[in-house]
Amino acid sequence: MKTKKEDLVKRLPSTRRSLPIALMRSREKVMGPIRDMLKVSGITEQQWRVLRVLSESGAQDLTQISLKASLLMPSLSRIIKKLREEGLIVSQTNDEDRRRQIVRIGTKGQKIIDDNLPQAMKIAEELQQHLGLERHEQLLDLLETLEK
Amino acid sequence: MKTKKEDLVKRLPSTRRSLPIALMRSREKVMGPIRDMLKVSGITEQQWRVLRVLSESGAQDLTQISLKASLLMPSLSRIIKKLREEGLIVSQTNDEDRRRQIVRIGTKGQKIIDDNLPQAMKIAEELQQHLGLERHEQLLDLLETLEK
DNA sequence: AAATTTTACTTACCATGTTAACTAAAACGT
DNA sequence: ACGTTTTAGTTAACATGGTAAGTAAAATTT
Repeated sequence: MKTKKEDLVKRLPSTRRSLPIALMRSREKVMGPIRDMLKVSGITEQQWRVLRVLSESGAQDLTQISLKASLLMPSLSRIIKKLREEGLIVSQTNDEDRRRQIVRIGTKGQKIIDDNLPQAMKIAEELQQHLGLERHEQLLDLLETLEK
Repeated sequence: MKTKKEDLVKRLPSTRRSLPIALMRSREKVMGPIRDMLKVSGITEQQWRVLRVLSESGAQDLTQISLKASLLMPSLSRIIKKLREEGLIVSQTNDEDRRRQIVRIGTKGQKIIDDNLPQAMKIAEELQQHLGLERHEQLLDLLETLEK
């Protein structure tokens, strides 16, 4: 069997076996149903993440939110402004440290969480079942390894 | 052992075990070095993907590029315009079908590929080694499963 | 062949991603 | 205390993500 020249040339993995691209495609696939759900409430995926963090972990400052919701400060800053304008959250400056802005979820914001949580859980469960519990865990572990 | 009320409440997975968020974080981690590399050439990650597709698969229309580079048509349309303005690609309308625009990489664009390919391969290899070959393959397989 | 539908983009609009520069307040160093 | 550095957040500028509407050419229908 002859060895073709191409077989000796080092090359980047094809897009189908490229990890960065695979991660991107998977994420789009996974986010589709969630975006469809949120469209009804008129909020974006990122706004949903912020509301979830506030609902689960209570009032906190922007730095904490940005860590938990994986949003860069400039994006978060805009999102918080928008959510405040829409009356979904309330914020006040901290007295001990007047640089800090403490944000908490409002009634209207909590309603969006309550309205969508059941369906969000259903979507998460279906995703898990699609992969199978074992592979789902395995995938999360591998992704976690990647973080370090 | 008492069962706390919280243990009975169904809840979404914490962000650390949420697949959508994990995918997003992993992707950011993985793309960091690549973006650093491209910053020197003054092109974005998406522009790099377009140039790579053109370099590897030759002249083709926007629809084909959008599939291979995983870019939505509106984004791609803008990117192509920019790359053309910068002289990195050349395009011409197809004579058989005048809706189609056939794009090919230019000398200047190819030079960017040539200049960065070695380092891109090195980054890809390091990523692979970081996970270990076996887990790397496993991860790609799991992500592929997710696509369907 | 004329009307309709589909295809291949393009444009518009709004939100976020990303880097850099900027502001104000707090913490530090001497 | 005073100047310097760090921290928390904001603003700006440019590019992309994503949905919707628009345009022109090709394919289909009738």
